[in-house]
Amino acid sequence: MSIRLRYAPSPTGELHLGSLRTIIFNILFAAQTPGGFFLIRVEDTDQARAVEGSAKRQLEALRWMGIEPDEGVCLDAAGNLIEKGEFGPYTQSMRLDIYGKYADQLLEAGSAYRCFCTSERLEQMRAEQQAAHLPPRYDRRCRSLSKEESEKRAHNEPFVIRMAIPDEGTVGFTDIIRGEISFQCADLDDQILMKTDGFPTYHLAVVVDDHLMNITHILRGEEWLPSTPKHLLLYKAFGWQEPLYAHVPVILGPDGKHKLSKRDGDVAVINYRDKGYLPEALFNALAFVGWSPGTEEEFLTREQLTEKFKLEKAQKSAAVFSFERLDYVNGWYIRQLSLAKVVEHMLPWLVGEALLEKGANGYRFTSELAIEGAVEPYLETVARAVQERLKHFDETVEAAGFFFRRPEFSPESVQIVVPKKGELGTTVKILESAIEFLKGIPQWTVEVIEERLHEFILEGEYKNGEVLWPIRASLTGAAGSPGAFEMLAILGKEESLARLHAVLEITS
RNA sequence: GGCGCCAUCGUCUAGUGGUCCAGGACACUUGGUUCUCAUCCAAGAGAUCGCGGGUUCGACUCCCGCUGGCGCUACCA
Repeated sequence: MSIRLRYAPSPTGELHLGSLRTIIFNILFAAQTPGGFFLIRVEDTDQARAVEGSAKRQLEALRWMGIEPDEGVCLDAAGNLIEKGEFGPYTQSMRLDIYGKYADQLLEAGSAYRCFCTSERLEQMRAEQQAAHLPPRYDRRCRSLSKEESEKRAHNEPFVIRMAIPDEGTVGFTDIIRGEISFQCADLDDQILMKTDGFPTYHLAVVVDDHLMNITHILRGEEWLPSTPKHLLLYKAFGWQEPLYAHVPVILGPDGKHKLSKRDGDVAVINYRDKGYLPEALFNALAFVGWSPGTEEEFLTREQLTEKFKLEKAQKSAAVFSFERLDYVNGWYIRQLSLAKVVEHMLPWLVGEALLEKGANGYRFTSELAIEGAVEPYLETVARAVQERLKHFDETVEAAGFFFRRPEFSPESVQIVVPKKGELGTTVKILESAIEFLKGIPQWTVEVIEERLHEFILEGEYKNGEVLWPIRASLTGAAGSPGAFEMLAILGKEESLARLHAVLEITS
């Protein structure tokens, strides 16, 4: 039988980085077996916390990551939420009758019982237990109700259905990542299975659905470890074959003290798309949190990852997520991109900042620039110049804005054209003669410009920085940018000279 | 408090009894390339393998205890 894995999001928010990591482990593992399936089931049994559109947005984030479930709740080509597969519905709120049926079966077999205790009593009981330093657990008052009384009260009193946990015994299992784990039944609470509103709790629904959907491996977050014995007991009560479990460690925030959360930075996957990260970079960075191929390879394709992934080699301990390493990895992936791709990624930022606009015949500049030729080839040239400087694409305007808009100088900000050890007066003089010299350069290519400017520097007995820094800074208005020769060549003779003149004007 | 899980450089990790006075990567420092930033290259600093006991000729690796951290402890998932 082929292996079947699932991710079961509750539609209460955006897809979290930690969940994505769990999903990545799931799909890498599923893809290792021919015919391995990965499905998505929406666990919307908590009506109060449900957030409209959440499931769809989580699927959209996954689609951006290049992850499409084989079955279950997914997106069609047009981006609409649909379900596919023969074990549906894959949305728990549409399976209420199923849970009711199985809860009754448990009731019948004595593995569960009705509980009529009010939440007020429960709360009070917990408060007393805590005050007495006892573990807060249901006191099983309703467990001893006779069948007749239970039936009778069920007609006119609200009730929940609780699991009847055995008084003694041990529940153990072998976790693929952690090995042998066991719990004492005596430590387990009589978990609520069905709520008063007729909805199941996670514990009932997850077991019923995983069984009905033929799930073979449950690969989920470590926070589920303590409820696994309850699930195992349910499988036993139903007489079902239990699945294999693997609990992956949580991802911690930078202080290593708590689960990665909003106050640590962006935790919603979709934020990374919006900040100009590459999905392959996020995928890689996350695959390496809590797992390593055991070699010194750093960047693996999804195919290589699938081939090399070993669930047993996953780390047992929680890991701090490194935003710094993500940036490093993303920068590396940006450097591997073709120029056309770099342009494609930069475009939205350029247009968003109104440096470019889309016209009938392609893109055009929004400000007056003396740049000849079509914009498209110019964009590729720009991409080549800034590609290695970008860590993520939301830096586009900062790194490349000056290719689309002349720098604006005030009498104060123009100081940037003065090199570290220089002064404004001499810098202006050098710029003046450099401009005259540049005017005489016959062929405006990087090679020729570089060759001739070196001659100029030699003749004037200047240092490179005395000439090149002022030129570069005049052209860009920025402390960091591509080199002077490159900037001159890309901007062209006319635009370059215009920018240099502008600096002279403001300094005179 | 109870139960469970975990424990190698600041961080992510390699390491499954000797080849480890612990290897790689990020971050950091320095140098090279260089007009700047970035890239790239080179070097460096950084871990008495949480602590204490065992087992063994020999332990980062196995066992026990301790400590610490995290997770769970809802009619949430």
